[in-house]
Amino acid sequence: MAAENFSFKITHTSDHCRARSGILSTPHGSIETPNFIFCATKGAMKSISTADLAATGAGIILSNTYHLMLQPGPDVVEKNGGLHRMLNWNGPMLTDSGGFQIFSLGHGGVANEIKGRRNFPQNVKSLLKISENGAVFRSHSDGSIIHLTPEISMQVQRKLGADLVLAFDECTPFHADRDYTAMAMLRSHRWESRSLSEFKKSDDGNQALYGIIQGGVYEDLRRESAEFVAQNDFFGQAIGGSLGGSAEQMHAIVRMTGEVLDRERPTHLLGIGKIADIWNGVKSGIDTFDCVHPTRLALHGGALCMPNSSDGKGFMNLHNARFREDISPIDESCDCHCCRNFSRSYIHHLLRANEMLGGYLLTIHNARFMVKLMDDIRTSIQRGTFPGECKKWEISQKP
RNA sequence: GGUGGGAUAUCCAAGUGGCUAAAGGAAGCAGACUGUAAAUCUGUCGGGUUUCACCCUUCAAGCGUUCGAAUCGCUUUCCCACCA
Repeated sequence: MAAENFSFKITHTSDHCRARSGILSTPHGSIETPNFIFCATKGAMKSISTADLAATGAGIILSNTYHLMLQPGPDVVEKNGGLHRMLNWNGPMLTDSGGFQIFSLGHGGVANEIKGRRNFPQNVKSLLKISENGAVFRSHSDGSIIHLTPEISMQVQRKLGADLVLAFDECTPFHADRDYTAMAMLRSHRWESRSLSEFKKSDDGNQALYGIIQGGVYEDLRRESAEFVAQNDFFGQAIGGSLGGSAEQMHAIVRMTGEVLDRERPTHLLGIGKIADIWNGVKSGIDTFDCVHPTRLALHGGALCMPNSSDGKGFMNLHNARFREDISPIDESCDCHCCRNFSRSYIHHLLRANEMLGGYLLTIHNARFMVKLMDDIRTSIQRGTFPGECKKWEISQKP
C-alpha cells in the first residue's frame, strides 16, 4: 500500500451520529471531507471546462475506465501524460473501474431498472457476457468486442493515472434476487482480490486502491462484504451495488452498511446523490460521493436549490413557462458566475432557443451549489451543529 | 384570360369512402433524471364533462352523392406554376 503518498485523517466527529470530517491526501493534493466528486466520465465535464469547475471551488473529479478504454484508449491518454495532464486538472482524481457498466449497459441505468423499463434503448444490450473471468461488452461506439477483467481494469487505470482507483466489481441490479446477489458478491470479492494483486504488481506509490462493498439490499451480505473489504489491504472502501428501490431503502442500507464497515478508511458512496441523500450519507459516515445528478440535471434544464425554496424537489426546472419573465437570478444568495450575472428569464430563453450556454451556466451553478453544500456540511460537523442542520434538510425535503 | 397543381389542427406535413379527433415532425405544456450509451427520455398536445367513458366542433367555404365524406361531384374564394 502506498501509505506515504496517501493519507486520510479524521479531524472531527459528530457526537450524535457517524458523521465525520477529515482530510484525504493524494499526490495531487488534498481534499477536505465530506466532499463531492464531479463526474467527467469520458474525460470531460459535460459542457464546462476543468478551469470552469476549478473556479467553483471543486476539488476532485472522476473519469471512467470503460469509456476511456473505448475512446481514445489508455495508450492515447498515457501519451498525453495521463488524465491530469490531458484534462488540465491538477487536483485529486479518481477513476471508476467499469464495473458499473456491467449494470448500466446490461440494464439501462438506475431509473430504468427501478421503474422496470428493461427495453432501453432499442432492446440492444451492450453487455454480452459475464463470467468468472470478467465481462464482455460490445462497444456501443464501433461494435467491437471489449473484454474487461480485474487485471485489465487495473492496467488501464494505471495508464490513466488517477490518484484513486477502484477495484473491478459487478454492480448488481435492483431486481436481482438474493441468490444472484450473493453469488455476484462473492465473485466481486474474488475480482477485488485479483484487482489488488494486479495493482500491487506495479504499485509505484502514485495511486491508491479502493475495495467495493457489495451485498445489495441484504444486511447479512453487506456485513459479509464489509468484512471482506476490511480484511484486505485496500486504502479506501466504497459502497456499491444495488441500494434498493427507493430513497428510504437506500438510506437504510447506507446506514446499516456504515455500521459494519472499517471506520478508519476513507469511505465512498458510489453514484449518490441528490442533496437529501448526501446529508443522509454523511450521517452514516460517508466521506466522499460521486454522482452525475448535478451535471446531468443542469443539461436537462434543472438548477439545484434548497429543497424548501422551490417545491420540495431540490431543483427548479428552468424550462418551465413560469420563468419566462422572471428576471431574478436562480438564487439571490449564490455567488456563482451564473447567478451573479444572469436572470432566470435569460436561462429559460437559452434553453428554449437550444443554446449551449444554458447548460453551461446551469452546470456552473450546480457545481458551485454542490461545493457550497459540502462546505456547509463540513462546517456543521466541525462546529458540532451537524445533527440540527441535517434535520432541517430532512424536514424540508418532500417525502 | 387559359391550363395544371394546391388549400389538413399553432406551424410543417401524411392521409384519397367506414378501423380518422385525423400518422410523423416542430413548437407548446408538464414529468423523470442518483459509480453518464443521457445537452436525454417519457407523457400530453381541437373543445367540454361526472376524464381508462361520453358529448360537441373540425380537414378553405357552400351545396350535393352516399347508410357513411378530410377523402367522390359541382360552385365559390385564395395561393403556386406555366402559357397568353
